[in-house]
Amino acid sequence: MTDAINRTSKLPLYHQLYEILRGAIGRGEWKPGDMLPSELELTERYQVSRITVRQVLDMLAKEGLIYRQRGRGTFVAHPTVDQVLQRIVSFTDDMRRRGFEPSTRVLSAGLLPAPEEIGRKLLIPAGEELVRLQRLRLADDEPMTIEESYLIHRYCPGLLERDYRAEPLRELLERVYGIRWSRATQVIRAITASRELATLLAIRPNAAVLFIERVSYSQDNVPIEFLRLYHRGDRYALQNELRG
Amino acid sequence: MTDAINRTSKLPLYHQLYEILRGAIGRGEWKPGDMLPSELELTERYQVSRITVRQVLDMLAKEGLIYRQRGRGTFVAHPTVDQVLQRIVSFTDDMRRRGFEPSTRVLSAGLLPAPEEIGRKLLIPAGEELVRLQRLRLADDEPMTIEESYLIHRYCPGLLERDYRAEPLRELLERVYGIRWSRATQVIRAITASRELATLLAIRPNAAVLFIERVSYSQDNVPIEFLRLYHRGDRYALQNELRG
DNA sequence: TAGTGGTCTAGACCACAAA
DNA sequence: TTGTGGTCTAGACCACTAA
Repeated sequence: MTDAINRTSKLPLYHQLYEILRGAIGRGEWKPGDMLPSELELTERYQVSRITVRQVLDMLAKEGLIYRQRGRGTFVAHPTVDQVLQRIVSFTDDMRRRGFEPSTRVLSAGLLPAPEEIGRKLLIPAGEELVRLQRLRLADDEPMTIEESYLIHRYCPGLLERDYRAEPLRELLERVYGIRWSRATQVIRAITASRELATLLAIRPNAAVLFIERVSYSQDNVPIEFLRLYHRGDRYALQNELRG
Repeated sequence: MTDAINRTSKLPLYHQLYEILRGAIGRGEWKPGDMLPSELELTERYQVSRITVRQVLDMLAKEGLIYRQRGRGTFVAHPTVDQVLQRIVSFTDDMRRRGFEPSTRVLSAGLLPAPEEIGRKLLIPAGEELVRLQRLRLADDEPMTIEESYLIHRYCPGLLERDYRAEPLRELLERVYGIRWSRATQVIRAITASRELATLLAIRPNAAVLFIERVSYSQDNVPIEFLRLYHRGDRYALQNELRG
């Protein structure tokens, strides 16, 4: 909260204030349930009009990060299971919200030339070097998900020499390579487990698997990661709310 | 567009204007790609301030119903496949967007007392009378989805005597019983097809099925319908975009 | 009663697109 | 040059919550 608004910047005021508040919530400086400063306080602290403050709070509320109560104040929202279909959420956070204790085993890690199909999705020529990281994700020590991550090596050279087992991949990418995910597109399907996948997930061959393929984009809107998620059909479900 | 804003109503102006514009788009009075009146025109036509007009247009834009281009104008958005995870979309619209020609066969229709499980989801006692409608949905004359709908009979008495084959169920519910869906909650899973389901969908037993259970709420926020959707895993996928 | 968010206004200047 | 949406301001009154 030491950030201030830069009046000479070309960035709109509301955008700067959004980043300030968003960052403070993201870093946990305000925790779920905490009350944010009132609109009046924010106008004074950042020297912007109330309309501009409200524009930012409305954005955050629409995204589900805060909620507002007339006569009471504005509060940091408790994360919900819904959010996994709206935001990029780590496996760890997702499992904690579902009431599981997450853990991870690295199955394989290495470099490989991009197959045609993945090259197309990441907008790179086939053959360009990728980092491939295959992990088994457990919930309460039982297999839940296989996660296959393909990263363009050019953007994170030497990743495999880092301690990607100890630190969440997402934090490592941000800290060392300055990569933050701004958005992602994904496709969700139902498939049946191959013999190999079944063994890893400790399910019967041909059991149902919720399969997600995702392309994640950096803050510069460059596609950097292609991800395959194989969720156990008997343990994992997605939830969301629809408007009429 | 003959609607006008009622200054004596307790409803906020922006809410009334939202309903007017939303309705006109929903009824197809403006079609995808059409330009909406400019902000200035809307302020004049409805005698509200520009900020109020913008509040409404921003809401519609956030929901993906319109898009805005500085210097050009505001336009009705083309529906996307994404929307099926955000809005309540009919099978017919969904298939057309995916480039298929939809059709329907009614498999069964009748009344039954609510099983315990469905009663819980619809907040009614077990045993209350439900309408059950089971339909096979086809895309380009090939099975795509089995749709099992359970409606509380009390809210749509005599539904089965109506011509629910000719008219979309949604329109019939609105026209005859005044029921509009305001929102819904759903759970998405991967399952394998039972022998019976496999026969209906023309797939192998144990093939993967994308299974969705949904509770839909009327404009009065009353749960009225419980829906089970069994989508063929080899033909149907969901797509969406995530924020970082 | 004091403090909070909800709604609404008039008016200004800017950036961008198209003619 | 004209018309569009984008950003921002000060100020007003209302509705709700909690003390």
